Amino acid sequence: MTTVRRDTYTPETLLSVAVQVFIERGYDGTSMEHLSKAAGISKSSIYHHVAGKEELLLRAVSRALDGLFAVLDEPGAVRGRAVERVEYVTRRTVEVLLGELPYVTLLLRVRGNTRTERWALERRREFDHRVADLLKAAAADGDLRADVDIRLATRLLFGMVNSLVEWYRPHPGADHGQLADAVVHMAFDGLRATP
Amino acid sequence: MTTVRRDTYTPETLLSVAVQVFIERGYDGTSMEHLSKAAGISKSSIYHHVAGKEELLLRAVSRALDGLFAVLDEPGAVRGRAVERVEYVTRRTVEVLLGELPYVTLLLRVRGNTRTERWALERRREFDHRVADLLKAAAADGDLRADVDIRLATRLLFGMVNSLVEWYRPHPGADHGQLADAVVHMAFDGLRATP
DNA sequence: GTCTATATTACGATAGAC
DNA sequence: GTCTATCGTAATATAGAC
Repeated sequence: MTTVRRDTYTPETLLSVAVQVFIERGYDGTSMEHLSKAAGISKSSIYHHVAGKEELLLRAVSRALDGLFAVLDEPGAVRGRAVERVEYVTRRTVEVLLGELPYVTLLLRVRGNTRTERWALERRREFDHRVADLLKAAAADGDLRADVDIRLATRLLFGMVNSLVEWYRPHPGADHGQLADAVVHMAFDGLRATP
Repeated sequence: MTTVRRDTYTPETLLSVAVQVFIERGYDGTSMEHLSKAAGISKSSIYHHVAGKEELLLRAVSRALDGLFAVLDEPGAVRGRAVERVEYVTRRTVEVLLGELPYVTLLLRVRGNTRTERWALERRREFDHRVADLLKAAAADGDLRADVDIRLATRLLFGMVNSLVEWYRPHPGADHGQLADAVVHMAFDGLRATP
């Protein structure tokens, strides 16, 4: 079987510590000194596990992107009526965002100063385009309001979804599915009472 | 009248340059060297106009907050049916956000590393609470869907509004009111076609 | 108001012992 | 795998000339 749990860091366990600090202080606002304090080991020990700060960022945003892109290949995203696929992708995106909260949070805050950051931005744009295509198909089916601009709708929809990282804090027994439903309901049916 | 336009920097004109760089590189990712290159003057000349990097940030977020809070005191925000006041505040918030785009962008990216940043976060929370109170009143009037959680709705609504800073780029002759209408329409009536 | 030059501190990363 | 010590660089900020 596997060896017993070791009391030392791996790149993965170190990553979970680093990501927390990155989120609290911002990536650029975090020094290796900050990371070493948070991990309880020296700066040079960190370099034993990873090549540097940027590798930690790369691992974090990759994990987030993998989770998001995987949604687009799920059966609910590739079969059925377009509007239902959009709703499915929206709901699942919320669930991935909440399930991988720290990693997606970091992804959404990337600005583009390094090669890693620019790569992450590029992949995010790719994801957005694929969702925009889904919305376009739903509009062509006549299932979205005729007066909405699809590019704008996509941006507002994912602006709303992504804003979850700004305030959501996980708590035991939290029902991500319920929150995802609320988001989808607001996006597709709006806030207004319909008497 | 006033004196002729001087070919030198004031704190205000320097601010407009600095804010652009802050947005592109992030506040922590921007050095005084970056600012001096962008402004076309030396680092030490910048210190002649402002006390340092943080004063520039303070001026920027103050300007954004002043604009946003002013909306809450406009007649449309204090008179009439609550749901209409919420729609008014939403629409006007979008307009202020677009009109003061770089300053609001910076405000929304503040993380809390310095005293200035923590103050900005606190004032943002205050703004959010005042809007949440408006939504609460609209719900009490029965003008919002009965099944929505007000705190959640406020967060999603302003998550959607605030996400505009992530992609909107001003262009000549742009109609902010039209974009504001689209945002309000999506938030209150949703994306779905109603046959 | 702007400059060059520099003080001082903090940062990312490495060397080498244990 | 972790440490202390340190290198080289880049950061904020100041001094003082023009």
